[in-house]
Amino acid sequence: MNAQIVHDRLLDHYGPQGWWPADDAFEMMIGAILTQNTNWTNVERAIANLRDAGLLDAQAIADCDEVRLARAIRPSGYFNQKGKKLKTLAEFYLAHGGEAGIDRLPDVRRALLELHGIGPETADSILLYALHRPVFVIDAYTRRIFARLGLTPPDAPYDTLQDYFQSRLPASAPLFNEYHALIVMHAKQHCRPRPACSGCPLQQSCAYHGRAGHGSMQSAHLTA
DNA sequence: GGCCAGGTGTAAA
DNA sequence: TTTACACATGGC
Repeated sequence: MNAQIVHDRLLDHYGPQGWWPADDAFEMMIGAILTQNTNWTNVERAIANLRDAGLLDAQAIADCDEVRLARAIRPSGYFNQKGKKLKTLAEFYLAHGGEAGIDRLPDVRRALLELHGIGPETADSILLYALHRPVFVIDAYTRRIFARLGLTPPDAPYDTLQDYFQSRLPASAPLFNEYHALIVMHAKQHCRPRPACSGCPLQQSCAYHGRAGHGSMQSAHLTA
């Protein structure tokens, strides 16, 4: 099992995911912040509220009262924190004249990481899904799945995991786009922290269930 | 009622 | 440098 084979099996099983679910680059960036440690269905509610309030716009967010902004994004959780983060992002977006201006920065990743509320996953999500850069996004699902497959250490730092993928795959934005989306799709169905695996025929050899070996159940899921 | 969800910033050890 | 904790809603 290797990184390319896992991708191929996921794609074969789930089909193309066509991410990111957003109408434009700015909405994509908004979603990247709102989805931090939060269920995507809650993010969809928050984005719908923003749209209804005319706040799906950088200038509107920059001008918006913090209380009103927080109220709009309430369903996505952490609404006070995320409200501040959205304002920071909107001001950054405006200062550079939109995504085209951001795309021209000499080091976009560093610039994004300097913003309050944007860490490595959010920065890389923006690079990949808004700016179409060949950057591999690491999230909790990626870490969990590949640790259970025995391919990466469970406590590996973000950059180490990112190197694992980027050194083994061609530097292709469309490939990384699909791969990350497929990882999320697969994880939601089969790789929860405590998956309900009653009836799983591979329990005895499943790494998750605490017995010997790596990846038997996970491999089965990938091939199922 | 507890766990979980496509993290990040801050402060203490 | 590592670890703990705050941030918060909604589904199951």
